[in-house]
Amino acid sequence: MLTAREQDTLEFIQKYVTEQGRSPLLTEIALGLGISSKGVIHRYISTLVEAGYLIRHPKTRGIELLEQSDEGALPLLGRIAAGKPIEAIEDEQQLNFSRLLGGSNRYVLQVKGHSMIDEGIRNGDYVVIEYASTARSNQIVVALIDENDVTLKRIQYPKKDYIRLVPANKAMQAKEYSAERITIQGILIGQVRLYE
Amino acid sequence: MLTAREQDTLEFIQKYVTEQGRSPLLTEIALGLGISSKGVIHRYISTLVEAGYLIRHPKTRGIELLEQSDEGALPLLGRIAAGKPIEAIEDEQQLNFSRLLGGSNRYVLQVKGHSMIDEGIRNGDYVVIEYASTARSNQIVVALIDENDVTLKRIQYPKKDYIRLVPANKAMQAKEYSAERITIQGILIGQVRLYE
DNA sequence: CGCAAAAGTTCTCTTTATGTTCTCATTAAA
DNA sequence: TTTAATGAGAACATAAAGAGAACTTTTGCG
Repeated sequence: MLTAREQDTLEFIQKYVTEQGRSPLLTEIALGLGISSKGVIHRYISTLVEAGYLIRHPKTRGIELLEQSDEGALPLLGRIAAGKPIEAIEDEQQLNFSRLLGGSNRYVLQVKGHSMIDEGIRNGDYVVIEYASTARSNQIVVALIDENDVTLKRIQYPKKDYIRLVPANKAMQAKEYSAERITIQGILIGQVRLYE
Repeated sequence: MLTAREQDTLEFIQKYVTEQGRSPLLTEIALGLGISSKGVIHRYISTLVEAGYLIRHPKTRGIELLEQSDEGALPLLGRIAAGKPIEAIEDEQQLNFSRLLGGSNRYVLQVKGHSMIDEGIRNGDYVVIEYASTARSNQIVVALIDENDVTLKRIQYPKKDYIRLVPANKAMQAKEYSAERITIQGILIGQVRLYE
């Protein structure tokens, strides 16, 4: 979020560019805001660059205004590899995770424990689940066992009327149940982890 | 459950943000509720943060509203455990991943390769990166090596002017570089995987 | 080109506004 | 009587805003 003066600076630049067709000098911005120090303006512009409103080119009048992208959408810049350069993506795409993960028949659970660790699902992660009462073999499902315990596991159908629930953790065992003991409550759609 | 004045505080903030487009000062809230002490408002806000209605940033006007039923938001139903029932969550929260992961100074990369596999980051996953040029030890960063290769690794500072980049894969080795060979391009904020 | 002026960058320092952390007092309800 | 909710306000910490000097890079001109 911008401070009052950062906002003022951005608005001044936008107005100036619209009217003059080129970006203002630091001292012009300073004059426009009633500030005597161009160092102060430089600091505000640095913040605006950090926040993605501007790009700075190392030239006189080198400020470039950036279009503000869709609310919540993020630019997909490329693919990152171990030890290889980012592969540029042709048309810059926008990813909106709410659109990708959202939906009226979906909900979120937070994962507790380490039973899906080999699937890259860790303690504290969020998983997006779509309501469903059936699942194909090898899908990851939220399963209710004996109307009592709820668990996130990969599902398999080893033989008629039996269900096997497979954890993704080498230290844990798959278990089999007669089909009537298991109720499928949803299918795994996505997984999200927040760092920090 | 919120007390009367906590409710008043939340409603004041919601109204203010809708009308002004930014969050109020503590003293503005106090004035609006007819309270003379900003310390009191601070206490109410702490409660609202605890209850999941707000996030506080350590800044002036640093209150951020967490919308309760936004477009794209998903209900957070509970925590799922291996073999345990879902723990009910007190006040049902809504999670909006765009809000959590979005931000104008962020971008998305798609991961290629298996160098972060032990971190639960897999081939094909999306990672959300925040632009940054410095990082604390043990943060996961996008690093540019010799102006040439880009990689996602955990960063460490083993000794002055040296940087160690640690992959999260037991089959791979950490490498050390003199600090001037490495440019940090961003810090890992989140990770998203889509199934199917 | 080579130079000087103009513009941009990097600092440190200062002041004020705002947020945070306390302790204490009052009131109403259990 | 005890406890929770509410409020006042002091003391302190941090953020925001600005001034200005010193330095580097661009730019324009002979």
